[in-house]
Amino acid sequence: MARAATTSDVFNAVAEPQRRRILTLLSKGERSVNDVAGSLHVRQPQASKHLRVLKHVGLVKVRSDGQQRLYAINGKGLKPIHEWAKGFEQFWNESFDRLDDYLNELQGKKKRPKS
Amino acid sequence: MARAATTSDVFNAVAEPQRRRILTLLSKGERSVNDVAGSLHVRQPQASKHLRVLKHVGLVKVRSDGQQRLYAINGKGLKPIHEWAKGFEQFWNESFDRLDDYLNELQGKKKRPKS
DNA sequence: TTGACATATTCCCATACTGGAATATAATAG
DNA sequence: CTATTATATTCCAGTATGGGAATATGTCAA
Repeated sequence: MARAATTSDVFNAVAEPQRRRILTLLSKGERSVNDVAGSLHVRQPQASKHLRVLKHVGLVKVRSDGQQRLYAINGKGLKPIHEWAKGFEQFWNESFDRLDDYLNELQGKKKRPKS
Repeated sequence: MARAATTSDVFNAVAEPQRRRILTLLSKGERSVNDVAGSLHVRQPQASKHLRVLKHVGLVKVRSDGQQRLYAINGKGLKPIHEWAKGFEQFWNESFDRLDDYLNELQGKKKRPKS
């Protein structure tokens, strides 16, 4: 087999740097496709394609305004990623290192009593 | 050009489902390669390969114990992703919807005064 | 050293990705 | 309708990928 499809997965959608740049741009407000392409210095078709992926996974929404299509961020779609990463928060917020605990024990600090 | 390389980017590293499963497993404690392979029902070489990528981007650490190699999570590596997603927090924590503001305005609530 | 076990690496293949270029579709103005 | 502008889609090429299989490397015991 090969690489898993990107199109329907939020994690893969944001794995692509250009798409993260687009999200960052859109977080400042809605933009037309040409605005996006211009601001990020990519061709219009590429902008269109990336926006399509982002739309597909629910990270952006669109509305039509004349012949323009205004894309806006739908940050809610990023919540799953945030939540997922948060599940590992303990690994950077607290010391779960056994050696560290042991040293504290030795010093009689006992910051985190056994029970 | 083609797809961006996965090996040196944390976002791409966690874009792969199997690797997320590995991280989740490791969050319960260190595991040998065979443990990982067994628990997740993947072949040993695949486990080894995924662990290599995770190691490369700093999401896991290894220590040798006899002929085993015990991998442990290094959740700190996920902090960048968490922080990045957090930058979009406003989009799910607050209402930035103009219609919503307008309705509040109509009701005289004025939760978020203009200045 | 030899054997057994644990892990890492290499080679191959089928797949799917991204960007470029060209083109198709959509919407508006005249 | 025609021209123009905005956006979307299609086709292509080069590349990286993940899994399978085979193999190499590493570690320990006897």
